Amino acid sequence: MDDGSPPIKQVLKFHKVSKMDSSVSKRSKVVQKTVVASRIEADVRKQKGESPPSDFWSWRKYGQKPIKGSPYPRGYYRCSTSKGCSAKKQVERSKTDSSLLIITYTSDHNHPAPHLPSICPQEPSHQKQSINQDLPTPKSPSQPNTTSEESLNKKQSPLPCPPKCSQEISQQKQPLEEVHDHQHNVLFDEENPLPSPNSMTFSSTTAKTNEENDFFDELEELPIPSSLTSLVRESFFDERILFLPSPTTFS
DNA sequence: CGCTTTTGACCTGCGC
DNA sequence: GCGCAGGTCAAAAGCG
Repeated sequence: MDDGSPPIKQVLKFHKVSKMDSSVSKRSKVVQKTVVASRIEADVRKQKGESPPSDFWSWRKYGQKPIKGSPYPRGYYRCSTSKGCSAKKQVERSKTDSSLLIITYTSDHNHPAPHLPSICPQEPSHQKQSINQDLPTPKSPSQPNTTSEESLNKKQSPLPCPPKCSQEISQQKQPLEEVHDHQHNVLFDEENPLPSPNSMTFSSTTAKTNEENDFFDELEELPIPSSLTSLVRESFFDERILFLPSPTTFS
């Protein structure tokens, strides 16, 4: 309730609305969506079976549903950093690659990020820094270190900005698809029409490309909110594959 | 004590 | 119109 402390009633009402809205978007795809593919490590997977990405937001799980056609359930998360935040994300595993987490971000955060890797003074994007400065403090909830993917999800892992950070950033400035060769980072820029699935060279997962292609085809339909794009970009430097489908005009 | 997760039920939209 | 699938809610339980 920090944002004007909306009464519970309002909150509920809002939920109802958003519910309907989401229901509509469920198939109409009129809602902002950013799909991120994150590869998780086997160890982590073993612990829980699923690994929400470690972005700097705090997420609270509010639902889970088995998805037809997929052996893995889809988790529904809502931003808990700010109670008024309507940002949501869906976390599911690729049906073809269990090590690939598909995170779909819906809506945008209506509050500054809790924490950003301020270890990058060279950060070309002042916007990011400004966001960082606006942050009172990284919401460090009494979240114990669970070391599981859940901890990754909940903890606003400061995303230590390693030396390669600058490289990442510079790479991200590239207008076209950005393939990160370290580990398995692949960024697909919205401006990049995703030439062809084959061009999605997964440095360490090329063997699965075919399988993933099937999945990626679906991702291409999703529009990308530029706001999220920038956010996601700066948030996922580590072990992540960004899928920013072509910006189909969503109204 | 507060927050998060889990889980079943409910609601809505779409396809047939 | 019916059934299916996806998305959300809300109560209960667990954890630090």
